[in-house]
Amino acid sequence: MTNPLTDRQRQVLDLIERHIRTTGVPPTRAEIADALGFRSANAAEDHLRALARRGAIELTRGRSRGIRLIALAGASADGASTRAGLDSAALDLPAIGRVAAGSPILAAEHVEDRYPIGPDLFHPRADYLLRVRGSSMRDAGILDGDLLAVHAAQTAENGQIVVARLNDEVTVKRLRRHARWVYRVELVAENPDFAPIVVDLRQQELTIEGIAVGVLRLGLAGPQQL
Amino acid sequence: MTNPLTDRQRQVLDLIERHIRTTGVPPTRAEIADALGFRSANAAEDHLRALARRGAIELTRGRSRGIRLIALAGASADGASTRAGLDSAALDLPAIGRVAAGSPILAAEHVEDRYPIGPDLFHPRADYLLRVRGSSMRDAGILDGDLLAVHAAQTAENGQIVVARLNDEVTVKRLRRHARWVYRVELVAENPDFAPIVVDLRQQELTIEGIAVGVLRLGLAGPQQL
DNA sequence: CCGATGACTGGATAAAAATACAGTGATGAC
DNA sequence: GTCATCACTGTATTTTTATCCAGTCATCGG
Repeated sequence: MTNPLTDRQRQVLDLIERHIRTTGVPPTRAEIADALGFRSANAAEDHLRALARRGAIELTRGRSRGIRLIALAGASADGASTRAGLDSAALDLPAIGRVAAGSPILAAEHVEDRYPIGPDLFHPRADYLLRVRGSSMRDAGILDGDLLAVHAAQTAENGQIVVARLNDEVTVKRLRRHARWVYRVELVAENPDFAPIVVDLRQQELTIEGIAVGVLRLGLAGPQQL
Repeated sequence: MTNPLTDRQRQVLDLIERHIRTTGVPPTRAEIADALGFRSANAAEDHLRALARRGAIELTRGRSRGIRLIALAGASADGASTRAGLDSAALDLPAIGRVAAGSPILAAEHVEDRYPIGPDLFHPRADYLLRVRGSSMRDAGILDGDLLAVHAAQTAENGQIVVARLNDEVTVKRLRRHARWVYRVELVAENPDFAPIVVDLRQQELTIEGIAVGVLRLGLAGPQQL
C-alpha cells in the first residue's frame, strides 16, 4: 500500500514531523504557511484537512496545535541518505575552513581540524563546523571567525539561516522565500551594512549546502578588542 | 541528593508528560489548572515558571503550548546519582542555569544538564557552561540563552569578559580596570542600552568567578525570529 | 467543454492561550 | 518578627490560533 499523498502533502507532513522534533510542539497553521512560504494560513488548513482525510494525521477540532502524526510507515524523503562518509556515531565534528570553488564542502582538504563536540548536541544533528568569514551575520550573533554548526541538507525553510553556494562561492545568510516568487529567493544578511542578495533562479544556480543549527566561538580568552 | 522539585511541581511535571503522551501536544495553562483543580490559570503559570527555573522544562515565550520536557532524569531518584561536582577528566561540561544567591556556582542544584564538549577545546580550559540571561553583551555576540564557556578563576585581566558576583548576583560583563584606579573597577556591558557598573571596592564586594573562554549557541534550527 | 481536485490568496472573526498585575495564606529560616 | 518562597485566587488585556467564506488558476479524466 503506497502513499496516496501528493508531493506537496508529503512536504507538509515532513515539516510537521520536523517541527515536532525540533520544537517539541506541532506547528500552527500560520507556522506551516510561513515555513513553506504560503501567504495564507488557509493553504495550510487545506493541506491538513487533506492529510487527515488520507489518515496521515489526526486533527483535534478547536485545540491549538491539535495535530497528531499517525503510523509513520514510509521513510521520509528529505535527504536522509546523503551524509556520505560521515560517521554518525562520532563524538567529534570536522571544522571546515575556506572552501575552494568547485569542490564539495566536505572534501578532505577543507578540513582544518576536528573538535570534540557531540553532533547530537544540536537539533537537527550537526554534520560539520564551518568557519565564518566576515561580519554579515553580526546582528544574529555570528561573528567573524566563529564556527557555525551546520546540518547538511538540500532544502531549507523560509527564515532559516543557511549555508548556500552561489556562483561557486559559499556564503552564510538567512533565506527568504515566498510562494508568489517562483524564480526568486533572497539571501539576507543580518547587518544593515549588507544589502540582501536577490537570486533569480533562472539565471543563477543556488545550492543549499545546509542549515545552521548552532554557533561555537573559541578564543574568547585574550583581552582582544572588537 | 533527590530532586529539588516540590511535590506539587512533580505532579505538574507528571501531568505534562501524561498529557503529551495521550494527546500529542503539551497542555495549556488552563488545561493544567483544570486537571489539577486550580481555579486560576495563573497558578499553572507559576508552576511552569518554577519548573523552568529548575531546568525540568523549557518554555517558549508567546508560543501556545510552548512547553518542552528536558532530560527525563527518571520518575524516581534511583541510587545511581548523577555526576556531581568537578570531574576533570570528563568529556563533557555541566551547564549552569540560574544561580541562587549565596551559593557557589557549581552547586549541584544549579546544573541543568551536561553537554558533550571537551573542556580542553577552550584555552584556558573550560570548567563549566553558564546560560546567559539578558542582552547586555549583545554586541560581543553573546545573546540571551547562549551558553558561555567559563574557566573558573579568581582573577582576571583588564578587558577580559568575566563572570562576576556583585551583591550576590552573578553577571557577565567586560572588566575594566586601570592602574590609576585603586579602589575602582568597572563592569562594562557590550550594548549601548546598558550603562557601565562602577564598583567601589571599599563599599562593595566583587568576586570574580571566572573568565569567559568561549560561546556555544544551540537551537539555531527552527524558523524563529529575534 | 465540464466538473472535480489540488494548491493556493485575502479577509474576517470568535475562541483559545499566554501573561501581566494585584492580592491572600501558610510555612520555614534567620 | 520579618522575609522569602510556595501555592494559590481573580481580573484583565493582548496575542495566537483555528476556522469560515469567497475566490483564482491549473490540471486531469471523461
